[in-house]
Amino acid sequence: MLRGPTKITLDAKGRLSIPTKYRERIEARCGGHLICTVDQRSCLLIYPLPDWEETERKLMRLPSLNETAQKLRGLLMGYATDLELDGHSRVLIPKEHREFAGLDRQAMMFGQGNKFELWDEGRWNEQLSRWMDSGPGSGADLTAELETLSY
Amino acid sequence: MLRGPTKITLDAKGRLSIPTKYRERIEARCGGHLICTVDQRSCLLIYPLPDWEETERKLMRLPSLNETAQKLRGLLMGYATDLELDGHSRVLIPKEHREFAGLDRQAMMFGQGNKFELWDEGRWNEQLSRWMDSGPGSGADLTAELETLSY
DNA sequence: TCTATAGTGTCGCTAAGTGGAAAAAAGTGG
DNA sequence: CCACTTTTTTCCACTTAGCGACACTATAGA
Repeated sequence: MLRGPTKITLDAKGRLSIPTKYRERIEARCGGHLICTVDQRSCLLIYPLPDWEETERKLMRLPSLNETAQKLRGLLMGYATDLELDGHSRVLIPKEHREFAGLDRQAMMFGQGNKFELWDEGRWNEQLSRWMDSGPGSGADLTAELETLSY
Repeated sequence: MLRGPTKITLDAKGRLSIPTKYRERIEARCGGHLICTVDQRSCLLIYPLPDWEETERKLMRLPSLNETAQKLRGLLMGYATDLELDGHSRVLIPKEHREFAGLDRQAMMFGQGNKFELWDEGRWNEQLSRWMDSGPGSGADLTAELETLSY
């Protein structure tokens, strides 16, 4: 299980050094072979290869003519790129992906179960302040599940 | 059942020593394996692993496209991080979490049933005075459960 | 071919994290 | 009220991870 946020810095060439706490797990899961792709929220997703293959299969099974399915396939599969860890457990985030996600130097990386999310720090903070400003729940969209949710 | 408030101090490195009264219970429940995450009120939540897994399941079941549900998942699951008690029953609160919650040295820790809440002392006092200044509750947001609550 | 630009490998400094233990504070019982 | 015990907090030494710097390599376009 990949979990937890990390504030992280890309080097001048756009390389990202994988936080130590994840290295062993990644090595075991995919021998350093990762897949990087994009998400509609303007962040990047980084999967260990086997987890990406699983995701890819799911996307392929979605109905061909459905518009949302087309969007998801277009983004996720369209941008999927192989990454290899170098000798110091770094990966070069391709230029296209950095531009897509507005990634410059400062970034936030989140372990999300079977993958990572990678955000430009500025964009993440915007997202965060939108969430924090909007009280405990606008109420407008409250469903029955939310009314009774305890956590 | 985790109960009670504790005024507590983080050390210079951001470590928090778990109050003795909770240690045995934590050891029994999760062998010292805790999960720390954030809450929209700018405090941290600390769960024994099994209790976190339960919470995570609830969050996953919420409707995917609901905005409040997205916010909750983004915060709670995005920031969820594994913590391990060290030999002296201390945990290092990760830097990202300390920044999020504005935690410096003085903090308040509350047992809240299946988890702890951890507040920066200053922020807690603000929260407290807001609650004490406002009346008993306008009632505008009362749900059915609240309508009938007696205590 | 030459040059500019992007990518790669390596090294060392700095800041952050870890473990251990002493000092201080709080609590307990006589 | 004092002495003793337990808990909490501070302090220090050591280790490690993260980041910047820099030189070198490959590639593409002029």
